[in-house]
Amino acid sequence: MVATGELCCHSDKSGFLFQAAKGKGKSDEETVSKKAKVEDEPAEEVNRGYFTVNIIKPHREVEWQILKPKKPKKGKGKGKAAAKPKKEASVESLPDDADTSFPTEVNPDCKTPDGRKPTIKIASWNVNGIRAWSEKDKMKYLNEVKPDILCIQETKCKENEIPDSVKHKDYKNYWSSAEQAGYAGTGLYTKQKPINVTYGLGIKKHDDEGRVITAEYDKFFLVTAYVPNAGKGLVRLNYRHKEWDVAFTDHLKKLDAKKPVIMCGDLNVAHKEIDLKNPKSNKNKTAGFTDQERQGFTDLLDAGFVDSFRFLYPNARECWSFWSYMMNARAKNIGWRLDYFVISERLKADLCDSIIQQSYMGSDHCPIMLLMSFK
Amino acid sequence: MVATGELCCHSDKSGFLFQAAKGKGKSDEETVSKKAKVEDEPAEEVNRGYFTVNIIKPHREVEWQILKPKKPKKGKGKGKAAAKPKKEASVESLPDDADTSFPTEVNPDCKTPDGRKPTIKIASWNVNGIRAWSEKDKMKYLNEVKPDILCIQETKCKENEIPDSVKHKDYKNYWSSAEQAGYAGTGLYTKQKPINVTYGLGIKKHDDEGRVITAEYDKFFLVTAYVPNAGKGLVRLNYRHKEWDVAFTDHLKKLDAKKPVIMCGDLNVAHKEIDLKNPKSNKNKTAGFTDQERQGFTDLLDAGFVDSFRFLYPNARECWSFWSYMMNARAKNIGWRLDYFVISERLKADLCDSIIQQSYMGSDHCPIMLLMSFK
DNA sequence: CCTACAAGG
DNA sequence: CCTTATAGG
Repeated sequence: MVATGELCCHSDKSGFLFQAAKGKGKSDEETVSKKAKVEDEPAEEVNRGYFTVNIIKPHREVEWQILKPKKPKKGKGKGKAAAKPKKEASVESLPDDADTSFPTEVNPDCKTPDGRKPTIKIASWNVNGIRAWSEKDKMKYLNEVKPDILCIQETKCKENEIPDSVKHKDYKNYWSSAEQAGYAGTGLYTKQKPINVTYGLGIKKHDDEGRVITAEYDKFFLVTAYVPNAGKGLVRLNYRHKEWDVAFTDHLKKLDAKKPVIMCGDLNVAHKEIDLKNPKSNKNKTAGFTDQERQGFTDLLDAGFVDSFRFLYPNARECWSFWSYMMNARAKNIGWRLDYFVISERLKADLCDSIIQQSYMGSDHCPIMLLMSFK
Repeated sequence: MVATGELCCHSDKSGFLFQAAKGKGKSDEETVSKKAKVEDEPAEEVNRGYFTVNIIKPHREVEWQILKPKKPKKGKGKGKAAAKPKKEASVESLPDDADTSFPTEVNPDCKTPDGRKPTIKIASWNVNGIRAWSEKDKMKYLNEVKPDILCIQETKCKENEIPDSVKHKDYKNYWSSAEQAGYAGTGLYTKQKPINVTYGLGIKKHDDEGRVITAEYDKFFLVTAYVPNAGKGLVRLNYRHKEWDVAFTDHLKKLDAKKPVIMCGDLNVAHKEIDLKNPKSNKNKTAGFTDQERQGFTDLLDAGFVDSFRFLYPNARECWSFWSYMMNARAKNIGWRLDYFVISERLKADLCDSIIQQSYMGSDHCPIMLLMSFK
């Protein structure tokens, strides 16, 4: 958890200077980046895409370092002055005594409601470029965690460019890549060969970006998806909401009619306020936290699916699976939950655990894992 | 000096694999890159742009490492078999007892023909991106060598993007940048403020790439140039030869009519066979060693100018100022002399030395320096 | 191989 | 900030 003052201080140290270097609003922000005036003045929340900063209105000059230990000035101070520098706290009014913890590694004692231990471990990771990731991770994840299946998003690599170094002797691979080089793309590592593997949604206009792989196993369909980002300025929000989300949910419903479904991946949405650090400033501004995207996810769940993590840990906080590379967001734990395991309602009985493996580096996302027990 | 076998071995170790990774002629070259068959079979010279390799025809399988100590097999062997693996030696028949050395650092005893010591040191360096260079060099060159003037080529940086970190308290700067971002561009560090500075050749079609700066000093015009590369496939050779070279020589002649000229920079030509490692395989194939470019340089000299280095060191060998970044060419000393100080005939009397400072790293070119004595 | 750019996130 | 692509060398 990060205090407002500290957040403010750090973000200016790194982020603003970076932005200034890019030539945007240079003069204003550079001034702010070195010193600022503060005294009982409200902080202003500013939305910078996946990262939000609180800018304190200039008043009294202080070095940023001094901001951190500023006492919270309880009481009302002068009007709303004291109230605003609170960080975006509230988060849909969680009870203060709720259990906000969640698992970041495998709990060896996890079980289904009727006491069965896991029989299968399925992982999902947006690797942000499989070539860069493989240089950083060096198969550490597969060797340490040994999931039965690992789903990969954002391979950013055409299938015929995939280097041998990403292959692993214990796993069979399936790839789906975008027509555009270096863009999107999904992949599958699986110990057991699936009964069948298909690519895309079966609708041409959604299927040239390598975003979906569907693998049929004995007991379930596994679907991994890299859902289209609504883009800077939300330029692709309409496509994402009105076309993709509809077609994708439809795809899952059709599968679910045949066999239970386990769907995972980077869904590019934080469902509720609890699912991102700064809900207020990002709401309807940043891709991934618009009403439309959130509703799209609600609609998906309403079609008979369960957000496995939130089902098990309704009050878990700071359960991010993504931190922007910008402005040191991961070090400051300013993140989003964008990666999910969504399962058919009837698989709740077989669910052992759903975890977020925040300790694994190598991407701007971390891996997540689902533990299931099949008889 | 590198034996043929060694050259062959190394280039395959690094270069081919790189090429293969890029997806060009993969199967053929990867085979060759691991093993090869050799026995009395002639090496074949292959032109790969700024780098030439000798490929030994497959015959007997050997590991590349074994190739190095292969005895030269003097005598004729079988026909031209023994003759070919000699490296491109001959080089316009230098006498074997000629002094092939040249200065790579300042000789404190250097003088004009009539015994005067230098009064000015002028340097020139193609830095291949001034931002990357400044991170690597960190002003070491200016602080150590302290030239009166340093001319820079390939800044690859618009003037308003030039960071403060490239500035030096002892020098005034002048910049000329291309309209195209990140392309070409020249610059000047000078202790003494010139009388006047102009940019380009005064002909619109040649002047939108920031290739020429002309600075007038008391005793001479200083011109620095980054001459257009004829390009892969020699796509720009016609422009370079018929238009640029003509206009540039004309520019120098006009200046020379007023005041002696010192011109320096990356002229993107190796004048004679002695000026590159592999003349045979590059002749009329690679940009920088076509008959046209070489003739252009000859024409320039014929207009009343002197290649200061070659004038002082007619037999100097391996006097490269450029080594391709590819295939470890610098470590193997496979290079070209592309950087020159060209001076007005009448400045020969004031010439102390012209050196190639091969020890300075930070670019694919090294700096060169001219030492002059003005009364 | 290396330095620039741009797009995408 | 970071990973891709591409141009230019």
